[in-house]
Amino acid sequence: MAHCYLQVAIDTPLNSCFDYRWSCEPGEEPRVGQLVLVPFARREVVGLIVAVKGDTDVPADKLKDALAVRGQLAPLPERWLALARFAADYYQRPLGEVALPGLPKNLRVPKTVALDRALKKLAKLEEPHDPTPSGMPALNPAQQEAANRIGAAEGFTPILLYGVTGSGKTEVYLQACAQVLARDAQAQILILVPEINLTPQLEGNIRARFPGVMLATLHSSLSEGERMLHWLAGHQGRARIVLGTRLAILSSLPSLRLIIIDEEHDPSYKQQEGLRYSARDLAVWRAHQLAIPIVLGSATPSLESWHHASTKRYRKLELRERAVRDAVLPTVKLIDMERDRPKDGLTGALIAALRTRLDRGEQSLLFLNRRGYAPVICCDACGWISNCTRCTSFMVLHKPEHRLRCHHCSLELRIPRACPTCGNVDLQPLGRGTQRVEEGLQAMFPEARILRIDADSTRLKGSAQAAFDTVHRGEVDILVGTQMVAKGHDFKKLTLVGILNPDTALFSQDYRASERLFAQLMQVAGRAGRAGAASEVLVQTRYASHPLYGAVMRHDYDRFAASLLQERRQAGLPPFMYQALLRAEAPELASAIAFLEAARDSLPSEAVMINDPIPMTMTRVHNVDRAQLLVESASRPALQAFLREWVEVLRAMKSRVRWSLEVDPLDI
DNA sequence: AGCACGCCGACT
DNA sequence: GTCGGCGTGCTC
Repeated sequence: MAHCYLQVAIDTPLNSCFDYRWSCEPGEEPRVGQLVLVPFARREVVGLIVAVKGDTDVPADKLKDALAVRGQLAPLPERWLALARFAADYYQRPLGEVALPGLPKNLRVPKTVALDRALKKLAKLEEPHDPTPSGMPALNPAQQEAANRIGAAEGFTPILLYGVTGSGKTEVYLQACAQVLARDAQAQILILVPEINLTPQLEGNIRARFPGVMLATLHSSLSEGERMLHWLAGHQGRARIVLGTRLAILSSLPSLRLIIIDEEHDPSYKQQEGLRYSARDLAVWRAHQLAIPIVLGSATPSLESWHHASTKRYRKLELRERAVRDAVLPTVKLIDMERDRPKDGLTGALIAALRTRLDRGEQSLLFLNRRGYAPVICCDACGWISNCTRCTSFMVLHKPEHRLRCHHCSLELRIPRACPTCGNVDLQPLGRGTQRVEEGLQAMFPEARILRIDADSTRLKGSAQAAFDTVHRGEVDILVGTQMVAKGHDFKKLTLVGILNPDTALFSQDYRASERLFAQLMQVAGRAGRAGAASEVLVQTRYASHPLYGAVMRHDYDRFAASLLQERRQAGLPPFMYQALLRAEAPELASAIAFLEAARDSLPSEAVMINDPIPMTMTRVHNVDRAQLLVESASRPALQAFLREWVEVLRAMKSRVRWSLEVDPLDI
């Protein structure tokens, strides 16, 4: 029997592929894109065949035989492999670390039972294939125009769909989908949403609209079985609409014809660990590669996308009015906390507004981006505060559980009965989180039905959905929540939004903080008045004259974005500058800094600017000190070329310090 | 990253 | 006597 050599990408930090011998008749060689089980060190792993060749440079004594080719699975398409190659190259990671983790886990285990079972199940599944939409509502002229432009777009067409909250972007997506599905019997559409707690609503809408079309969802809370099934349905081209979170951008979709990114500005499109990719950016690349349209939808686009739209790289479509007849944008008022002193965190004006809503039987939402009871407790006698012993952060008071909890390393302690340093028994909570606001409200409005929705109250699976259902059924008068409640939800009876303390972000070191705050405020303000009732948003602030709040009051994204972009241009920041961040972590800060200094001096460059290392704002997390080094360039290719070389040099340094590189970082 | 080998400290 | 701490070496 003859043999050939398979070049295999494996999920390992080692920056190369591995060759294996495979015996087969000529003409029956495995194909590029197939998965293969191989021995690797002292274990067996599934890798991806990236080349099939007649010889190899690897010495015979090192070479091993591949164990099994996953012949039952169609090879991953050439185009998909190119996407993985691009991402690996762009984010400076080995191909295997990009290509393999996105696959369902059960595809990457030695046994094939799960795969075979899923294939069998899919083969038996009766496939619906009637793209006719049902119950298509009439659109307003702006929506119809947008849907038609998207539906008719040909070739690579990046479209920024800029529509105020409640302007009916979803309807535009659905009608554009209908057009694409009707035109092309194979067409697949990928819809990305920021977070999973948004999907049930949208998923329901899509299923109701396209009863004859197979929809697959892809997100992190699927079971392994479901994930395999849904992924395969996409890979086989049978799922015509795939709805997912950022990880879905790396799914195999052989007949992809349209990509939609909802809330494209949302930071959760950026993966924050491992391969730190931007699903939005990869989606644009993928659309370009496939020469298909891509829709980036948002009420507050990222400055990157907005900039592209103003320079005509992206086409801009606007929805300036709310879709529901007579629904107008809520009135935004600022409450000056210097004049109207808050009681239990609530100003008189806000309390009065809540009272009015209660009397009228309408719903209110209080937004506070801080969970727990109080962010810190302290001792009045000696000044002790509840620092985390492992992190540069405070232990947050969680009253229902009687615990102090660090939100960074999840260290938990019982609340000390007395001050650990001086024995004073009178420890005070300082500041307030959602739990404390809830408590204050309950005391103030004993008859009101108050519900808190945050990461703590929705820890159990399914409880977030249950909580939102309670709100939708009208069984809640006042909803208190973190950013979890800000996104997507369409609360029909909600006519008041109170924003409790947004000021901290105004003076953040992070230049993106104001962009994010603005988006968040617009987003949460947009929860009000969706069904037509006049509604208001009250912002409690100590800086009522800050221009950001002025822009929020006027619902004026355009001018706010223009002024931020001008600042960015002058300061030499993205999107006018391209950045990468080298991070290092070590038990002692000094060794992290020393590594970064060595890295800084290791590769002189004309085209990129290498800054000095600095400790991260949150220096210590879980007993590890972290520091970082920013490199920037006005030229993306120059930065890319530099990084490619730099990563080689850094690897060769063989330092014991753990380091990682992030391209296009969001948080600096 | 896994995973095993290897060489020193406190436990049934 | 051994269980187990994590250093370090290797992966076609």
